[in-house]
Order: sequence, then C-alpha cells, then structure tokens
Amino acid sequence: MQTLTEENYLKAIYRLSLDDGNKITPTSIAEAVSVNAASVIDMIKKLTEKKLISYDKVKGAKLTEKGAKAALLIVRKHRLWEVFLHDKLGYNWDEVHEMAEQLEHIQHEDLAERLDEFLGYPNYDPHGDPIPKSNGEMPKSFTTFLSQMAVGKSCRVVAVKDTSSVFLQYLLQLSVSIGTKIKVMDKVAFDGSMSIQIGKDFTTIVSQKFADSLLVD
Amino acid sequence: MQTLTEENYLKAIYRLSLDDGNKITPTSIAEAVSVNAASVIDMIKKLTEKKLISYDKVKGAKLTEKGAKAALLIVRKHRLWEVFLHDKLGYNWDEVHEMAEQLEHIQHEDLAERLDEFLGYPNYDPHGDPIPKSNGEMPKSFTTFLSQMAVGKSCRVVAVKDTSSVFLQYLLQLSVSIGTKIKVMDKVAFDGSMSIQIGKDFTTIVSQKFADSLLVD
DNA sequence: AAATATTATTAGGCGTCCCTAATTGTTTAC
DNA sequence: GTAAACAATTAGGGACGCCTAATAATATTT
Repeated sequence: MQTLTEENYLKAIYRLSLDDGNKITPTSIAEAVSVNAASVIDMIKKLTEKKLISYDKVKGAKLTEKGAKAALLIVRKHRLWEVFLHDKLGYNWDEVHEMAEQLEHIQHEDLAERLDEFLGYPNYDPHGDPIPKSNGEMPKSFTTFLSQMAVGKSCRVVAVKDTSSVFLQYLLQLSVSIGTKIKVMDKVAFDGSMSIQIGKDFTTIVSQKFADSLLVD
Repeated sequence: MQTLTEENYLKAIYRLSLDDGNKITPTSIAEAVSVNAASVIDMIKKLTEKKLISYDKVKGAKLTEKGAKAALLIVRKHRLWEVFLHDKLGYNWDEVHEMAEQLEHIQHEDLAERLDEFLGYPNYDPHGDPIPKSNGEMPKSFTTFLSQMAVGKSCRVVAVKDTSSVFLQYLLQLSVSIGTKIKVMDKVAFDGSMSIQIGKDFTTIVSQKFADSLLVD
C-alpha cells in the first residue's frame, strides 16, 4: 500500500513514461508533481526501496511491474470517478479533474470493480482518455480531434470528449454517433468553426467547441 | 479549510458532544481518535487557534459555531457516501463505513448537494442514522431500543446503534435489516435477553447487548 | 488531611514530505 | 579543452501529527 503522496509520484511517472523517448529525470518529475527536485530525490529513494520504480542516473526512472500496476490502478480509479462525476452528478468535464484527483486515492479492495460495473464499463472518461481495464488492458486511445483535421480529409467519429446530454442531443439531431464518417469541407481561421459533411450528403457548419469535442480516427 | 486530521478530530468532538452530560476531555478525545492524550493537547491548541473549538480545563472542549458547521458537513458527507456505496454500488452495510471515512474528506464546493440530489435526498444512511440537511437541519433520530419494547409488542427496525462489522454481519445472518418487523415474544429478567420473532415466522433468542444495539419504532 | 491514583500538560524526539543552500557531476558553448 | 550552464545530489532544517517520559494539577481513597 502506498501513501497518497507516493501514489501521486507513481501517477506522474506513469504519465511521463507515455511521452516516449524522453528519459524520466528528477527534474521532469519535480515539474510534474510541482515540487523541488531535492524532494524528488528523497522520494526516488523511497519508491526504489519499495520496489515500485527503478532508478539509474543514465536511464532515469522507470516503473517496475509492481509500480506500473499500482499506477494503472490509480489512473483507472481517476478516470472511473471522472465518469461518475460527469455522468451521474452532472459536473462538466472541466470540473471533474480536481475531485477525481482526490477520489483516485480512496482505498478498497474492489471499489474500482464496483464502480466500473455501476457505470456500465465505460471505455473512455469524459475527456476521451481510455480507462484501463481491471486486467490491465487499455482501450485504444484516441488523440485526434475533429478540429485538428485538415480541409478535404475524411475521418470517422471514435469518441466524444463531451458527454453532456445537451451535446449528445445535438449529435443525435445531426445524426452523428460513434462510427459516423465526417469530411472536413472548409475551415474558418477567424473562430475555428468548420464546414463538415456528415455521412453521404448532409453538410453543416459547426463551431470550434464542437470540433474540439469530437475525437476522430 | 481543515486538514484531514483536523476533520477527524472535529467529527470525534461532534460525536462526543451528542453523548450529553459528559464533558469532553483530552482523554475522551484521545480514545475517540485512537491517539495519545499528549497528541490531543497539540490538536486542541491548533483547533482553538483556528476558532473551531473552545477549550477550558473545567468545561472541556466544545465546538464553536464554525466548528459545528464543519463537523456537520463531514457527517453529512459521510452518511451520503454510505448511502451511495450501499444503494448504488451494492455494498453491505457493514462494508461501507471504512470507505465513507475516506470519502467524507473529499473537498468540493457543492459535492454534498449534488450527491444528495443524485441519491434522492435520503433522510437516513444504511445504519439508520439521520443525514444532516444542507441547511443544518437533522431528520428525526430514533431513540427507542429494542430492549425497551414490552413483551407482546411489535416494532420495526429503524437504525442500528452499533456499526461494527461483527454486529452487522450477525444481523445479516438473522436477516435483520432496516425495516424488518420484530415482535417481542418474551423477556428474561435475569440477564435481559429476549425471545423475538423476526419477520413472519422465524423466532430466536438474543442478548440484551443485541437488544441495546437496535433502534426501533 | 495525607497518600494515592488519575488526568492534563510540557519537553523532547521521530517519520514523512517539503524546502533552501551548497556541492558535485555532466553538458553545452566557445 | 575550458568555461559556463544546467542537472543531480547532499546537508540541514521546517511543519505536521504522532510518540514516550517527566512533571503538574486535580480527584479519590483512606
């Protein structure tokens, strides 16, 4: 079992390990957890002793299998709680993060399982980030927003970053759902709004906010 | 804002203030939070400085208005989370307490409100304890113990006084939960044990300790 | 009332996690 | 290849919340 602080370090190291290529240094960890580099050295010692990470001046820090498992559970809980806060309590996606930062540390043997079941086994959190499964598997993560697509390109809707009912109803009205093909016809530099063709023939104009809320592939 | 530890002290002092008559001493607080009396003295100083309690060698400790408000919010959150864990995640009532101890400290301006709304504004937690309302009001709390019922009378379980898992599991085994009908068949003057009929047809004998731990109406 | 027991308090110290300042290594620039 | 810059580390210390041991204050016995 880890302390709250240790968990936050593990999570930070996990996040840093996804930005592949870069070695995970005391300095980068310090920045990630908003702490002085000297403090990180202390914690590196502690986490190394607990066999949660390995550390090497040359290779930097790396999660051990045990550490990775712990980190993934924290991320899993964080994202599940975000879904709860968003879908069940009606918070919008910019409010859920800070609370999830606290909730992710709640300890109980099968809490994540129960929560997952209660929420209907969601694959993505309200921000479109994939929720690790209990077996450690990760749903494919999508990172391209409709707003990032070039004019003339076609894509397919894979996730929604905003899951509010007002947005979902708007999507319903536009006949947009997971799998829908969208072609970018035009972009307005001024406000980021874009003209898109939905499916075969229907064309409409959507705002940047809209285009920032759809993940595509 | 209080630290997690401060909140636990406030909650303990609040609980002690309900056992009316008894003055709240460093020793009684120490026992309630499972800590050495010397540590309590430190915290009494801190809470006094923060104007959350007042302390007087003769009168003992007492929550200020500010402290009482903070304590009541913690209790409110604790009990709401218990309802969530029980009703939504399907935990037994003997499992919810320890998780609620953690969840009660989650900080967010209107979290209690949202949770309350989501749960349908429950008046009682899974143990039958009243959930403080956002305006500070308290649903009626029950004061009649099963042990006070006369022979031949019927009643309904409304709350449990003892929330230890060993007791709650015993209840589970007897199929006794909130709402269960109980009829007092006989009482043994010698040791206060009683013969009770649970529900329609099952009859058993329980100790005075048991009968003192069930609140009925 | 004096002796004894109990409670409250002070003093000093420990572990965790943080800091600043000083030192040692390691790059990068010239 | 050396100077300057940057990164890693050590040393020492602080706040928080806990402890034990010693002492002071208060209750309880006798």
